[in-house]
Amino acid sequence: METAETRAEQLSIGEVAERTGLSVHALRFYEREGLLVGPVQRTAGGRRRYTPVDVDWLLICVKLRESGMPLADLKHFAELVRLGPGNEADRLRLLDAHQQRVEAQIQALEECRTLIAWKAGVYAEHLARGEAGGLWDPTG
Amino acid sequence: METAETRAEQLSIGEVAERTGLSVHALRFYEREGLLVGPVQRTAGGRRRYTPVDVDWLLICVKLRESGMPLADLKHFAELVRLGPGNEADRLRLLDAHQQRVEAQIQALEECRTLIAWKAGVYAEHLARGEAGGLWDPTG
DNA sequence: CTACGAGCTAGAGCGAGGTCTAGATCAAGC
DNA sequence: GCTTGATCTAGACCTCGCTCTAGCTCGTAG
Repeated sequence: METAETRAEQLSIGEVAERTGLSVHALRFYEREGLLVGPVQRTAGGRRRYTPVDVDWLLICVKLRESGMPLADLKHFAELVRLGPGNEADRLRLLDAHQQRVEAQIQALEECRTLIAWKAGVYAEHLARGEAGGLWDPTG
Repeated sequence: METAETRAEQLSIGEVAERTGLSVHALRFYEREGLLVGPVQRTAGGRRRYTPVDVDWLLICVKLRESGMPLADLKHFAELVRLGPGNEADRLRLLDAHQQRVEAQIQALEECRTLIAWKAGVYAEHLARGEAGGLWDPTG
């Protein structure tokens, strides 16, 4: 069997799906939406052939999505990269803005964690005391 | 003007919206969906009157939502509380499960932050060097 | 040659989580 | 009484981010 690697490291959509965790549907969707930096190459028969660079970009996309970047921003970022050198300041602004949102999100999650830990503690203590507390306060 | 406080601390839907950050639409939606512990009291004229306990519950809901708990889980939690004492172990399980998701999420976000910081650093350095680097790598 | 799985396109569909509208009612101030 | 603004209900509608379908083509193994 001829592996992907023997063809100069170009991957099929299915292989890319495996490596990125995105579905093949999602990969086609991302491409349609203009989230990729360049158009994906095709075989003579019309099948997509992804380069390692495409895959790296997709892996970055996945990380940015995981951290809550909307597709619209990702698209904007892709457009900037597509335009080539000269707009690095814009790209940096975009990333900085996102980084701040990520940090705010981490903060918020840590607060939630505290609240949850506290509530879980209330229940755990209640259970340890043998359910006799009559804990009937919706907020308790 | 008769304030909310003069009426035994009961609040109108608008006041609750202000205090919780939820819209009045969302408040009615949450109620319809069974996310509240009890039915909200009404005035003679049919307007909702929220007690401080209702508000506290909603504030918890907001925190849990912020940390990514789906409405379905929130509903489940509300049902458990509605059933009264005796199922504290179930409530604890639900909270523990969520806490683990929150911690995984914090982990993931911190990884994203690292990636973003690294990429932002690449751009910043590039800019500092005066844009002469020819930084034309989609992943750079 | 045939079969069969992977890929193709265009476009419909879906689940989550609200948001908004229409048309009526309530309540406070003048 | 009249006006004005907040609320009421039921239900339609919306955005986001995919996901799935139909009907066809490609390409590799047997």
